[in-house]
This record gives sequence, C-alpha cells and structure tokens, in this order.
Amino acid sequence: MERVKLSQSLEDYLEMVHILRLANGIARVRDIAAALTVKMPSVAKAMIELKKLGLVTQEPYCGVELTEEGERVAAMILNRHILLKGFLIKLGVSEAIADKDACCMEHILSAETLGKIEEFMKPTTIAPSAKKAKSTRK
Amino acid sequence: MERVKLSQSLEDYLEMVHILRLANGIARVRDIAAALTVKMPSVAKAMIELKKLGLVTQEPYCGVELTEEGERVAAMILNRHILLKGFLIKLGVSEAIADKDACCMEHILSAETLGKIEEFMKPTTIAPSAKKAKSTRK
DNA sequence: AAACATTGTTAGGCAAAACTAATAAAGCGT
DNA sequence: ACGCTTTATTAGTTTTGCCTAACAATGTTT
Repeated sequence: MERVKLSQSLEDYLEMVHILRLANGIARVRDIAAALTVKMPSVAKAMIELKKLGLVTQEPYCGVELTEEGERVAAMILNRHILLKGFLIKLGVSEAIADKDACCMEHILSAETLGKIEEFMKPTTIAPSAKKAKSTRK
Repeated sequence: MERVKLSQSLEDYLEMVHILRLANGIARVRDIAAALTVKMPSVAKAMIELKKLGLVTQEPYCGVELTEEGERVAAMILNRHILLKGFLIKLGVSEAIADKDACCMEHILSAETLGKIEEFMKPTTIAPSAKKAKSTRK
C-alpha cells in the first residue's frame, strides 16, 4: 500500500485522464491540455511524473492509460469532486461555480472534513463507497 | 479601487500580520515565520512584496505595520477564515481541522460560494431555496 | 563598553509548474 | 509516395516560494 502523495497539479492531471477515458475511451495529450487549459508540453511533463509514480502508462504517441493503482487514485479524486460539487449545489451555488470550486477543494480538504460533508449529503447523494452504510436507500 | 490580486501565500502572510497585531500589538518577522512555519528569509521576501503592493510598511528592524488598504484586505481574509471555520465546525469538524481546512479554503473559494455559506450560517435570514432546513442549530 | 544572543536582511540555490520554440512522429489528401 | 497538418516530445526559460548560509543590526549582560 504505497501511499503516493500527489501535488494538486498532478491530481488534476490524473483525474482528467480518468474523466477523458470515461468520456471518450481515450485520453490524448491534446485533450488533457485543452481540458485543463494548459499547453501540451505541460501535460507531457506531468505524464512523465505520473509514469514515474506508476499511476499511468503511455506508449509514445498514443493515448494515456491508467494503471490499476492509477485508476484507484483517480476514482478517489473524482469521487471527491462529485461529492463536493453536489454539496455546493445543495448550498445553492450555481453549477458552473460549484464545479470550479469543487475542483479546488478536492485537493486540500482533510479526510475528516470530507467525511462530515459526506454525512451531510447522505440523504441525497450517491455515496461512492459507503463505508458506514446505514439508510443508504436511493 | 485598485483590486490587487494576491497569491495564496501572500494572503497568508498578510493575514498573519493582522492576527499578530491584534493579538500582540506588533507583528515581528520572527513570530510571523513561527506562526506560518517558514523561515525568516521567506517572511522578509514576502514583506518586500507586500510593501511593493502598498499593503504593509516596515522600518528596518522593526515590526510590520499595515497600511489602510492592507488592513482592509487583511480583515477581509480573516473574516473569510472565521466564516469558514465556523461553517466547518457546524458540520461537525473538530476545531483544529476546521482551522486548518478553513485556512486553505479561504484563498480559493469564489464569492458566490462564500455568499452561500454565509447564508447557510445565518438561518434567520430568508432562505432563498427552502429545501429542508438543516436542524443543525446549537 | 565588550561580548554574546537575538532578530532581521541579503545572496544564492533549488524545485515545481507553467511557458515558448524547435523537433519528431503519425495521419491524410491528392 | 510526397507534402501538409496534427499530435507529441524535448530543450530551455520564467516565476514563485521555499530553503541555507552568511552578514548586519539590535539588545542584553556583566
């Protein structure tokens, strides 16, 4: 259980790889760059880091793939994002802003805070992995 | 109305100057460094930046003072911090973690989200979208 | 007042994360 | 197949924000 500590930036890249693969089946450097509004060389460098960390694989000039571990970590980050976005929307924040703010919050909040938010959301949310599943009826 | 856009780091320094002045009457480089767990040269550099921006003044080898504008900005940041900390505590987060997470959140949340959190914190106000009032009152 | 301790500053280095410019590989279009 | 466009990589620069080490000023002790 190698706990890899990713920078916020690398978390964003990893999450976007996951999202693009879910959406398009493939995560291309071009699209990652566009989605995160950075240039392609920034993506290339980030992918080198993520490869070093064993979270993604990539054959030259091909789409980026996730390793098993990468998939696990990316899903965790994405779940945080979804949780936080839903939370903000529940507070009355508009969807666009909720998405943007969730994207920042997802990298910094402590496990404790995330847990409390999850509790707060329980009645209405699709709990990603309900740890203490109680009245988790949908 | 010169809207100065501070980095998260500079916001932290400015806020800490304010906090130390409120607590001790004076903000010394030594104490700023200790409070933010950085070294003194980092504080010195940050103060140079804040001086350039007209937010603090400092005579060599003396405590750091806030300009009128600096005071205004610092108070705004501190208010955000207090709001967010209270919000997290209301969600059930422990005080120490609430303080730490509030410190991160205060730099990144949009005005809209802050506004909604403010509404949430004063249930006496007219609920804009009356869902189900959270019975989390003390 | 001289020596030492504390506090503050300056100089220089390092790492992260972005950028531009240049190069290389792939994919088409005729 | 040749050239052009798109996509990806590499090299090198910039900015930010931290650090250590060395130096300067201030304060305290005797």
